[in-house]
Amino acid sequence: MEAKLEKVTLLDPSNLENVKNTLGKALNDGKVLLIIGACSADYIGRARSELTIGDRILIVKSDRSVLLHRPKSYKPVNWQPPGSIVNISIEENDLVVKCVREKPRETLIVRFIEIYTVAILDLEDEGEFSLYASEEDMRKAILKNPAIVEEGLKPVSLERPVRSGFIDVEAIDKNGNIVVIEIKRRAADVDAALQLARYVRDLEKVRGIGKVRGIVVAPRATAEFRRLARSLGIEFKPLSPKRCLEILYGVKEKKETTLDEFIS
Amino acid sequence: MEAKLEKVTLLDPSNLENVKNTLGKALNDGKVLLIIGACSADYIGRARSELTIGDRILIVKSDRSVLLHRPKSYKPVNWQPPGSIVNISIEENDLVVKCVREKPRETLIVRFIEIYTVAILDLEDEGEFSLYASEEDMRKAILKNPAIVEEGLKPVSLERPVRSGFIDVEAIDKNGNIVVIEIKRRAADVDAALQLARYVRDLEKVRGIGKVRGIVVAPRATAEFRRLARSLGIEFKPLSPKRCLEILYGVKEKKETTLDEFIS
DNA sequence: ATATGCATGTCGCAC
DNA sequence: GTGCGACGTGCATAT
Repeated sequence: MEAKLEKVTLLDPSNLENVKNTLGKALNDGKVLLIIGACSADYIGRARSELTIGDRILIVKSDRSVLLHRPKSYKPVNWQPPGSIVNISIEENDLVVKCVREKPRETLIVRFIEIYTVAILDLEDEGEFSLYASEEDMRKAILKNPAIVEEGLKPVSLERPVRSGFIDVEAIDKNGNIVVIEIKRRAADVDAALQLARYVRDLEKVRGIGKVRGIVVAPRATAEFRRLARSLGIEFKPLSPKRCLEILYGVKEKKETTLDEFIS
Repeated sequence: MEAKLEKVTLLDPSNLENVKNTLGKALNDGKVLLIIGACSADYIGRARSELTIGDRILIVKSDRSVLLHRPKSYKPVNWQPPGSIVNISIEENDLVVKCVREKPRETLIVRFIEIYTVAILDLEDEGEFSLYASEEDMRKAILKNPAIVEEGLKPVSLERPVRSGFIDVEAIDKNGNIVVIEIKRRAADVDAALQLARYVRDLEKVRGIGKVRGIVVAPRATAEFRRLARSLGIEFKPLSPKRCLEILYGVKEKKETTLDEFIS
């Protein structure tokens, strides 16, 4: 039998019965399965797909998410999200991996007619993942320094960290008007204009007679956005996610920038 | 040196210099690279991310798409879409994989402090992938049999296979009204209502005075959609992608259904 | 090249 | 559980 305590345990692909049994056990132990070989795949669920035979990589993760990868493209050709029920069997001398998800009911069947490599991975990953420059970071930056949107802007309930309803930021401008801000980390498009126009209308209904201003804050705007925004009375204020990071955490690359300037 | 003509070539992780050189060569030869080990990762581009050390799977595909997978979750924790420039180097006894994408400029750096397994995969995949029950299939089914939406409905320019502008299907109802149909393969939601309302308004402007009907065709509708649709004058017609497949290709499971009925 | 909308989108969060 | 919106969304397609 294979050595334990190893991060990677390679199995003998020719002993199919052993492969099936060992993979099944490893799956229950929360290991990650890796199969490289020639397979076909069929999926039935929200849609339906067929994939004829070719060389692929199958990964079954410890949370029972399943990925079938072709040698090209970023996205898996077939997959199953976490939590699916995975069953491994032998049918007509092929290794068959059947992955079933409930709600919605979806089935993915991968049939290996040939296996090149099969491995059990015992991966430990307690690493921390941090992502910066999200829309939430932009919101925080605006709350910290509302003047980047407009001089004299005062956010309502600044102390409340969560968004009010579906509105990213609600504020009062220097003339006392209510302002609704919709933040986009990418170019403002038609959808952003429609979304904000709806919020503005909802808020006008709730607040009564007063006019409510709508501002989309985004790094840039598409031409169609500008057209639609004009007709809907929506305003636009350019602001990039990176600028927001500078506001939140200070200008990190100050030193390097200075160095660059010195060199050039 | 390792055997050629093999689908999977395992390298000796302890010989880092050889790993670096062999991976670099394999990359140029259009092979797929697989590295399993402990690594950290940093990304800078549209956003910024940091990932501290843990066990992961790195796949560099032949189209230079890059996937860094943790032992859990469907999505890669870090990645690069196809076409990025991949560079492999040794820094302070670590294997460093640097992936740069232009437009937008984005950089992903994965640093392996320990390698458990490193392999070069020579995968051949000419398999065909077919997907059914897309929104396009639903459109075809409606054009083939408009009565599933409404009795007496006549699609405009049925012979034209592509959608007209942003409107999925344009038709005339039995009373001569213009009908705009928006198809969704999932539940109709707020966005669908707003989108269609905009199309209807645009079309009314172009066509002149006449009232234009808007119908969302989808397997189901959210409560909020129904509310908004009512206030926007948008209609809803339930239709599932699967029903559309039956209309397009005939009722495939007829025989089994009959069998089920016979048994029960 | 840019913009627009689909996707077996997935994912997380609020209700 | 459902609904809603973000995502480093990716991706094809039309302009």
